[in-house]
Amino acid sequence: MAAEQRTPPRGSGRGQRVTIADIARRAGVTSAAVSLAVNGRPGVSDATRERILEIARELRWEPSPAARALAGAPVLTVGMVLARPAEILGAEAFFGAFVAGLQEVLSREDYSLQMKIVETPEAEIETFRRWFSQRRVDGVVVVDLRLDDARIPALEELGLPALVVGGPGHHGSLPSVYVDDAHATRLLVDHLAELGHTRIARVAGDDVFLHTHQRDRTFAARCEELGLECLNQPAGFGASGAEVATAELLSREEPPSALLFDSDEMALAGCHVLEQAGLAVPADVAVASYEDSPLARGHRPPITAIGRSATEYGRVAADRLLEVIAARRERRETGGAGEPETRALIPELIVRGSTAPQLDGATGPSEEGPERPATRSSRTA
Amino acid sequence: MAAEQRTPPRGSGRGQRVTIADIARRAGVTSAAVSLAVNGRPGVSDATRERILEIARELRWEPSPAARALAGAPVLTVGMVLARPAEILGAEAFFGAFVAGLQEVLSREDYSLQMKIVETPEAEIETFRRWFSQRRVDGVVVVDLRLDDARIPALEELGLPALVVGGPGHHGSLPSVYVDDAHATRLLVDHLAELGHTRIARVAGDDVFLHTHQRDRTFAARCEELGLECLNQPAGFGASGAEVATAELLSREEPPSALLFDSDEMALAGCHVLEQAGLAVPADVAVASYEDSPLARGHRPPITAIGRSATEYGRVAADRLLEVIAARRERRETGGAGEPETRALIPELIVRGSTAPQLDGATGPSEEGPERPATRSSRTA
DNA sequence: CTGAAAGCGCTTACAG
DNA sequence: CTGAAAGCGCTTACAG
Repeated sequence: MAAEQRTPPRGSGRGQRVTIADIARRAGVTSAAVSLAVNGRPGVSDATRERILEIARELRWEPSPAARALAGAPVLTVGMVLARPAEILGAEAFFGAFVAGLQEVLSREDYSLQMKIVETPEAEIETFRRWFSQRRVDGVVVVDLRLDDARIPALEELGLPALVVGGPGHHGSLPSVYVDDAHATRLLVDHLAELGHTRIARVAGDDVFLHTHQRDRTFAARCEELGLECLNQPAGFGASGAEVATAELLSREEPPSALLFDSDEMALAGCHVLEQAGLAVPADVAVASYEDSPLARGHRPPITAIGRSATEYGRVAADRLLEVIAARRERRETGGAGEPETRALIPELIVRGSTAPQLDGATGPSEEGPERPATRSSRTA
Repeated sequence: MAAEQRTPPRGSGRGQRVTIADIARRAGVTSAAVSLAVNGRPGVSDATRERILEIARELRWEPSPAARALAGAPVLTVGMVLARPAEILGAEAFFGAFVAGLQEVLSREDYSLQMKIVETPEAEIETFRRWFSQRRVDGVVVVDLRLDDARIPALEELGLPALVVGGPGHHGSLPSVYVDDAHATRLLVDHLAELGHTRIARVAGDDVFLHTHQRDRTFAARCEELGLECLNQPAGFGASGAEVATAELLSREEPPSALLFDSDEMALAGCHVLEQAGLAVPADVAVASYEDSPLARGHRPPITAIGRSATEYGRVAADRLLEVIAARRERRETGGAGEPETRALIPELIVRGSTAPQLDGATGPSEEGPERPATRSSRTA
């Protein structure tokens, strides 16, 4: 490959890298002056600064992240460790959307995201320790918050800037961003109660996670407040667990008339069980999900769900983490004490066909729209 | 936070970092000897090496990536730039699964993945240039390959190790990994032909992408070989385009009896149009998709699709890129010329209910299984 | 096989 | 406001 039209400027560094020394030489100043100028710090006159910046542009100088990091500057990288198999992450709509949102904000601020997949929560903590002592990241985002999560005290002790995704009340002194699951639970239960359901079951996900516990608790509390009969059915992880749990609920003497699923994947699995049992949604059983995604929207009937853009969630998390990192840097200079801050995202309910009001008789639905298409498709075969 | 049980070893570096100088002092050797020892290079006796490694472990030494990078060693990072909005990436099942696969392999080899979201393909090339001149990455993975993709010559000129996801025949001198779309097309067309369909339409995705073109071409060629009538309907991007295209196909004088969609998202959108038109799948129209995902599996009837684990795709891509990076390093020493290598992933067809053989009459399907449940659910309301 | 030294490209005190 | 210097933690020739 011969270099064609534009020959890149050659510097004095290894591999013809352009360095601040090259700029300094051209500008007739020291490299320290260049450093101050390009970093927007006081210490050089405006005229000198302008001249230096001009030359830097001309030479197409790019700072060396390695040199900066070695000299103590931020490494412009945040880390995220995931203690789940790649296969499962890949199957989850949440993961991709969340990462995309994180990336969007981080990229804009010239930060990059470093991810690592490990086997166990312990390995996750070990990774934090290594990243910290290697100075590989300026901060980390903690996901999949658990009850009594060992990562929280570990991070507090390390002093590595961190943002916890999840909460509230279980993130120690670390700042957190979370979706208000108690609120979401009330929205769902109230909606089903308004439709006249009095026996509601919740098919609950993996209870090592904090949000599952919070849903469990609020579900029971809200049902009691409204005088509803509530069944909390733990279903472990994923679709197969949801199938078993749904089947179990249906075999009860008095099966519930509404099912609440912890994820859209679980909701769909549950719907299939209902279908095979000859039960129609929503005519026989109403179905709703804590998670919205194309899966929930694409199902027939489309599934009522808690809307929460995972992409937006990722954006907010990134924003907050960058704030924390910036604050840390300030504090190092001013010596002020930081305080844990928390931000709650308010979920909203998206009502769809799977919880449509039960119209009796065969008169058909009164309002026919794209959000609530007929569940009975006429056959012209 | 007082440090409790185990006090971390303090070194001489800034912030009490343990450095190779500390190890050298303890071992009574120079730091150069330590460097050789910990990197497994010849130059120190076995006995000395053992002693050095022992002390390194004891002191819990961690190498500084910044220092290593600055001294010319690999930075252990690979990059990926995406020229698509976060919102769209998030909605795509492929993205998350692919990244998870990449991560799995990279994490294992102690590499990290750096991602960046940009607006345009030009900005993508600019990012490559910057990463290269900053020595921020050891290599990059190129996705969303286009026809006459400007990134290919740019990367060739830069000399940055790269792996192209997509192909074949359009990745210049760069190595590539791709799914054989021609093969996939033949699998789909042949399957539909065997079922007796003679008029097949393909609802095609965004044709800026190379794989769309390859499918277009093979689709036409295979249909001609089999004497089928084929309709190639460009649908632009995403669900709404697919809806319009499907509606258009149905309004033809002789509408097709089978529809082939470029993605599962499009297939579902198409199914909804069929449903609203009162057409049953597969009884009236058969449907198949080039992409498999929970969306395709969860639909009723489940959709026949090309199976290709995006996670596995990511793993293979990461493996290949690491090979390319390693080869580059070797070559720099030996001076041998590298040659572009290509790896094709063979797709397979997963037959599901959406293309079930058309049984005439109301006798119902003969084999009733979870993969092909009744489309008519009996109502017990 | 080992030791002493230079250098990677930057930042940050510390004198003038 | 500016200049000269030390230092970040490592690797890599280059002498012994």
